[in-house]
Amino acid sequence: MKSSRPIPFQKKRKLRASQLERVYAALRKTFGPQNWWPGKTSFEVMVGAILTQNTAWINVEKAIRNLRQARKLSFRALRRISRKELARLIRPAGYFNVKADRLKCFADFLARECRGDLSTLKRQGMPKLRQKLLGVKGIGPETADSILVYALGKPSFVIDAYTRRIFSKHGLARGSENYERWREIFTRALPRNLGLYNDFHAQIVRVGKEYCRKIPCCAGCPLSRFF
DNA sequence: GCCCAGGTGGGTA
DNA sequence: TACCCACATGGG
Repeated sequence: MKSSRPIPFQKKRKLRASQLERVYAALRKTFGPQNWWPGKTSFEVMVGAILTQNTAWINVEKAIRNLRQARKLSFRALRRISRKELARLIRPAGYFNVKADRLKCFADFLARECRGDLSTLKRQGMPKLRQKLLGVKGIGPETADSILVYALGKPSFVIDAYTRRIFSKHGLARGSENYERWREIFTRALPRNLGLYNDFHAQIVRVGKEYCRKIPCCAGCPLSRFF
């Protein structure tokens, strides 16, 4: 007969950077490949990366739909459209004045850098290309890394709110680290591989949406066995 | 009605 | 450097 002794208190284990590949494997096994980014073309991915700043993806989809219906989802159209009209079309994504300005700045950058020819941009190397993107007004580190991985095919790990929330909660970092420090933790622990960077971030968003919106979470979470 | 969502830039101490 | 705040819509 089993003893009815109370279960002893277990100190929460800290996740180590060296476990990150196993964390990824567990997520991948649970959810399958995520096939990111949700976008038809590289250009659409880049527009989406700017529109999704601090915004639910469902609202971004509405804005992108508006752009597509108005035939403004191209480099040339983005160069020609007025800020006012652009803001009207992307209104559902929120911060529409700010984002209209950011999209125009980005279009200016593409014109300067490659005349809108993304294949030219894709030939540029890292980390110089990342530095150039960070120099564009309205493109911070997360947006730059999203563009690099999902639109330009460059291995640059993306850190977002889900990554910080999930991994600081489980002790990989304190949570107060800046973006570059977070990125360094993942980059050092993982092999430099575009496919891995692409899908790992997508998996983090997936598990974050399904299990980590509320704190405490983890009931049924595929990551719970690591902690 | 309130909170949050795949951030960023500018101002201030 | 480290905080604080504005920017805004739409869903739960």
